[in-house]
Amino acid sequence: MRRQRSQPADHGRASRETILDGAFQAFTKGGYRDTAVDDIAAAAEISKGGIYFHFPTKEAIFRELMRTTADKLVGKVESTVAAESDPIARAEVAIRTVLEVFAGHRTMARLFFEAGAGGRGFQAETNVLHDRFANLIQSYLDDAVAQGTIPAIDTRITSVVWFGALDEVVARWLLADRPGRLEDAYPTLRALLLRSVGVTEARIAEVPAPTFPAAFPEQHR
Amino acid sequence: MRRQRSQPADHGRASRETILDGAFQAFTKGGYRDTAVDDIAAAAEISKGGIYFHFPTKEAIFRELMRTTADKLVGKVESTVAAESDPIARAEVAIRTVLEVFAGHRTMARLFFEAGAGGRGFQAETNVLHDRFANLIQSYLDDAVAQGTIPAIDTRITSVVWFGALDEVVARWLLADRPGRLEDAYPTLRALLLRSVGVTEARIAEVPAPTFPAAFPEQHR
Amino acid sequence: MRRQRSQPADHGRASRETILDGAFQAFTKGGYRDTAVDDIAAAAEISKGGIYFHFPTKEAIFRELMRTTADKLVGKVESTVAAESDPIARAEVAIRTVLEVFAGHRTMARLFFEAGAGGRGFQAETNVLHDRFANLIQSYLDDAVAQGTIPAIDTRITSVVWFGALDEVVARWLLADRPGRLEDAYPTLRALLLRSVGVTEARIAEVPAPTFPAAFPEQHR
Amino acid sequence: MRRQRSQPADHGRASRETILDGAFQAFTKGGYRDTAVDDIAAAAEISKGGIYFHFPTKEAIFRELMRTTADKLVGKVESTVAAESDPIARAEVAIRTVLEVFAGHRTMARLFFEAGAGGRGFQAETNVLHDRFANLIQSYLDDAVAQGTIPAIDTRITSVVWFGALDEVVARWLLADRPGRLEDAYPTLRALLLRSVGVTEARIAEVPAPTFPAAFPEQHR
DNA sequence: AATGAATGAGGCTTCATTCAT
DNA sequence: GATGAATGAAGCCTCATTCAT
Repeated sequence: MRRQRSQPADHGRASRETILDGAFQAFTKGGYRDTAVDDIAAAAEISKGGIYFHFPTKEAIFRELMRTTADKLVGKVESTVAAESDPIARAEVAIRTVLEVFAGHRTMARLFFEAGAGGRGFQAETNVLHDRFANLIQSYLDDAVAQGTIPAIDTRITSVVWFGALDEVVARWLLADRPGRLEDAYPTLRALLLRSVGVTEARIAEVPAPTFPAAFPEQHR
Repeated sequence: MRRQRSQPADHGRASRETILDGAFQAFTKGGYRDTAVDDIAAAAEISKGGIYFHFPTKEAIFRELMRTTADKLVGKVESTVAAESDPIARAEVAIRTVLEVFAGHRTMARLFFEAGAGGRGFQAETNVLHDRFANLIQSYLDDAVAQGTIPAIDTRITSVVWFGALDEVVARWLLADRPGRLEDAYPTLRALLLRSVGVTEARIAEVPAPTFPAAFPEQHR
Repeated sequence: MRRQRSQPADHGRASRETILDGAFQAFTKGGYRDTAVDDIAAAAEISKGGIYFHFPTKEAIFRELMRTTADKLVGKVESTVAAESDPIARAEVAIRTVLEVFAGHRTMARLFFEAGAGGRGFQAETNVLHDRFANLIQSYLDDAVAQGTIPAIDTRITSVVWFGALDEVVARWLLADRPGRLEDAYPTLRALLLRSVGVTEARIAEVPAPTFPAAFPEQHR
Repeated sequence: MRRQRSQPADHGRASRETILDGAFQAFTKGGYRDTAVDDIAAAAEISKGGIYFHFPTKEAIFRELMRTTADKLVGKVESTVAAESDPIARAEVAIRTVLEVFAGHRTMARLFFEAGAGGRGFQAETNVLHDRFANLIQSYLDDAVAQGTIPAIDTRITSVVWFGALDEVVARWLLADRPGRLEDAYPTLRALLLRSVGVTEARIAEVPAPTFPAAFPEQHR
């Protein structure tokens, strides 16, 4: 239904995606600087020249990857969150969703949290990425404050703190020798974060339905 | 007083230090991969050949830098903390010290939080670094739990969360267009973290003597 | 009137011309090596593949361009010259025509005098080009010698000298920051060249009707 | 006497010269764009990397070559000319010297007259080069006018014309299938040019001592 | 100890040409 | 006839490392 048009038009789209997939795999191990365009070409099973037909620069590939990946994740969080009405519940769900997604997509997480830090030119990009998540969190916290669910606090700093906490937990998990299940960290993390903004212990005790999906495919897209 | 006799022996030491200082400055802007040995040589005002007399490899310089820098920072935190006896107070002081030190040494912070993440081979190193701080925090939290000051929690995850929070706050500050004073974030950060582990609001309200030092030298060493 | 029937046949011709026009524009700025087939395609508003349907090679396009452009210019000179009967007058008119045409077609001149010199394989082509003009000049000079208008001289070398003089004057004008009117150089140039072959000062003083056309279209073809 | 300093200092100088020599040979056949840095490296018997220790860019090599080559030629002309006092004689000697030098150094001539025309970025450089010679010629002509040896003429245009004539004669000679002796063209060329500025036939008839050196080494430097 | 020159592998990018559609 | 995607051979440049002095 979405791909009705002629084949040629999709050809291009297909190649772009193929390249992005290959780039994703390649960047995922090794970061930006340590990944050669040759690696991407090999992973995408296309010639090096073919890549440059679709992208002007190695950097452009990376940036696009960052952007679309972020889009997907933010989209996922937002759609999941839409099911909840209570602001705190929303924040909880957002945290859980990020954890879920990352638990399934180790590689995506690696790209997110490591690749961006390397090169000089990506700090801005990384910043935007982090901002998007922090902003999401902040909006939920603001709602919570507005509803009186939690006391008035500096939601800007708080959102940064929450995101940093999430980030580090995921990063540690990624670097662990034999990583356990990331979801196991959720209850503790949830309690810590909720408590940090003054959610009552009673509320914290109400653990919502722990519906973690069973498995996640390891692929991109 | 320490460098009186033994010129020859100290010569070597002096050069090593000179190189490390230069390397610090160089790595600080640009990260590992984007910093050439030539950059280090220029910053250290030594020839490239000279560098290779003292270090076998660019990587070796970086690793040593990570290690010694971490030593200095951990040492500073530990000595500051030694003045406090209450575990929570210790944790507070540790947080504040890290913030203080980083507030003065933007560049050191950048090296810490960004440079390390780039290359494939440094994840372990970065990990160790993060670990040392997290362990420090964990030990204070464990003491607090043992003393009954805070409820029993998973101090491992908590220390990771705290460190992540700190990390992100500093990182954001580093990337801000016109960064304000990092110390201004301290009260909010402190309250969030203490609250997250169940410290009573009464205790949180007792803000300790806000003795931030006036200025920090921008140099390494 | 010339393109009435035979659409299919002319189609091909039209495309070839379109491509040549684009190639002309493209080669004109940048020379041979610095002009990519993509540039030609863009200028001709045709696809790269389309170009390769009509020409086997980038080089073939260039050669054809050189040839046809030279044809046009030589044709113009010859037809203008046909109006004069006196050999010296013919030479004068030839000089003036070249100057005129080049004054209007800066770009054509650039292609002529610069693009050709670049690649190894085009020296012969350039040579032919220069030869045609030099031969033209030589034929007029030979006539003048035969008629006794000027003393017997080495007309081969002289034609080369004249052509070189013309070439350089145009080249300088092309490269000038704010070029004046090329026609302004004509009287001096004329006097120098005529004098060089021994035309009498009296004859030189008879300046012919200075009928420079007002404007030149900037297009090719 | 000029190279007294230590060996190391000369090492650098020696390499630079070696590279320039190699570059000269390489550029000489093929022009700028068609000469690869690898070709230069091969000709100079040095590694490609070695070249980049001494020059930042292929372009920089070319520009330096143009400049130093021009320096040498201008210097030669000026020192030869110094022996003459009569302005016309000076101009004659200048022309002859250029012809002499080029006759011996075909390759130098090729570099001069062909290589420069190719790339987009060298027009300015070529211009400067031509300017230097034209200026030289102009200064002699100006002196001649001042002394009343020749009538008042536009010496600017005249110098351009002279240079263009020289240029083209040399260029033709370079492109000829079986080039004769360039010096053979001198008498005709001389007569044409002198006549063009109104030098009397009597003066032209006084051919100065035709002391062409016997042979020229084919090497650069 | 230290220097500066040299090396060579490898990286990013360009581009003439081919080809399936 | 024409298109756009793909190829692969170069090309320019970087840079960690080595080495003679």
